[in-house]
Amino acid sequence: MAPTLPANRAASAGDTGRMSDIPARPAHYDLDSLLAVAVGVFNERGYDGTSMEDLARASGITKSSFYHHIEGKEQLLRLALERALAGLFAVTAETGAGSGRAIDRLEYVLRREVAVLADELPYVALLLRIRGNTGTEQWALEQRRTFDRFVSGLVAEAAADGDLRSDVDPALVARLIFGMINSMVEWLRPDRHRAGEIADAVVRIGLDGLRP
Amino acid sequence: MAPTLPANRAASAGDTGRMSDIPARPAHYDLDSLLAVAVGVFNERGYDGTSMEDLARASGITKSSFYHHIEGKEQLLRLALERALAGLFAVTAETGAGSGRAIDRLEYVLRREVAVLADELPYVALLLRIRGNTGTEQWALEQRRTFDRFVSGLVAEAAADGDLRSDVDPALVARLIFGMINSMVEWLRPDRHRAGEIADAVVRIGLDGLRP
DNA sequence: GTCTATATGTTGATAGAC
DNA sequence: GTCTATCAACATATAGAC
Repeated sequence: MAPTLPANRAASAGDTGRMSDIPARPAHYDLDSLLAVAVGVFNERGYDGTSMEDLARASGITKSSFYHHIEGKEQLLRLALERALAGLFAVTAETGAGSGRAIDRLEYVLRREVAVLADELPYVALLLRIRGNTGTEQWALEQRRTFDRFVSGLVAEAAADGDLRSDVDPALVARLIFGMINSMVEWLRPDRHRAGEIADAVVRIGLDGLRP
Repeated sequence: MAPTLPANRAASAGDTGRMSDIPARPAHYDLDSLLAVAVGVFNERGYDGTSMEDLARASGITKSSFYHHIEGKEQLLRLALERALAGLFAVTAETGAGSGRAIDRLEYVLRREVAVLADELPYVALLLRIRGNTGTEQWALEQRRTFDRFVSGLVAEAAADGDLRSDVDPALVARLIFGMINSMVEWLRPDRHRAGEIADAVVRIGLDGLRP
């Protein structure tokens, strides 16, 4: 599912024999592989701080060749944000609206969101950093707010059930706990951390300490 | 994109005495007031997404006039980041190195950091969003890492004292709890939320749930 | 599909009149 | 201290050869 990341150099004239450490330049490029490269650079330098020249260089081809495969810079952003949002909304779809106690559905959502964040890390990281400068970004921010309302409602429901301590505002709890989860994008390295372990820690910090 | 219109141009040449009319535009500009405006726009659009034209328009003067007061765009970023970091490091200085139990010093740092974040909100928000594109940003990121090591050490110390449950990695706890605090910059409105109340919630979520 | 060359707009920053 | 006018560099994106 996840396209592999080429990440090699242009090597205009003499690409000498370092082919063993550095993955060889792919035989051909498609939108998905270039998207993966672009999202990586977007996360390093920020979307606005990334030029098409940066993306071309990171892909190992020229700007012109890069444009052969894509419509423009904003298309890359849109595809990345759509992918991140698809992951988040898959969680809300799984959870449904009213089966089981809210506190249990909340724990499920917490764990699943940690998993989505780990699985789609660069895409979600990008989503969490946009500021609304373009129409695409404004649309994505509105989608994020919809997701935030969903989880916030879940926390409120669990509080109404008496399954969360009553001396903290549920809306505040929702913001802090999901802020805690979202902050993972700043340091998570999927090759060095296990999502399940982090989800356990999140539940222990966020829920075990809040249960009455 | 954004509608442009200064709308409050003062009389230029013959204006000798009357400076009481228009409140929107200050009688004079200095670096601090322009910095406040700039940081506000930086946080709306991102540093790289903000042009000097944006800053001039938000200040009600032209780009040229704006440049009369500042050295350049990066100076504004540097001043803002210095102010944010001064706030953070004031907390580490207050806390000292070894008076009292680590868990108590940790709680103190949590509460003080929430307060600093609320007091210097736009400056800290900017600090938490930089990506390291310029020398100034790289310096600030290194300072942030120093601060992170300080709080991470405090958590590890409290864990070693047996004052935190032992089934969660202290380094992970530090990242999650301070990620929770840092996420405040995404939604905090100092006129609508009270920092003390938020600090209470952070301690309840983060510590009361972790104490053995 | 890739390249070189270029069109066209925006950027940070400056010159110089008033 | 403010303005208009402008620069050189860099931005996104395209043309057209191979």
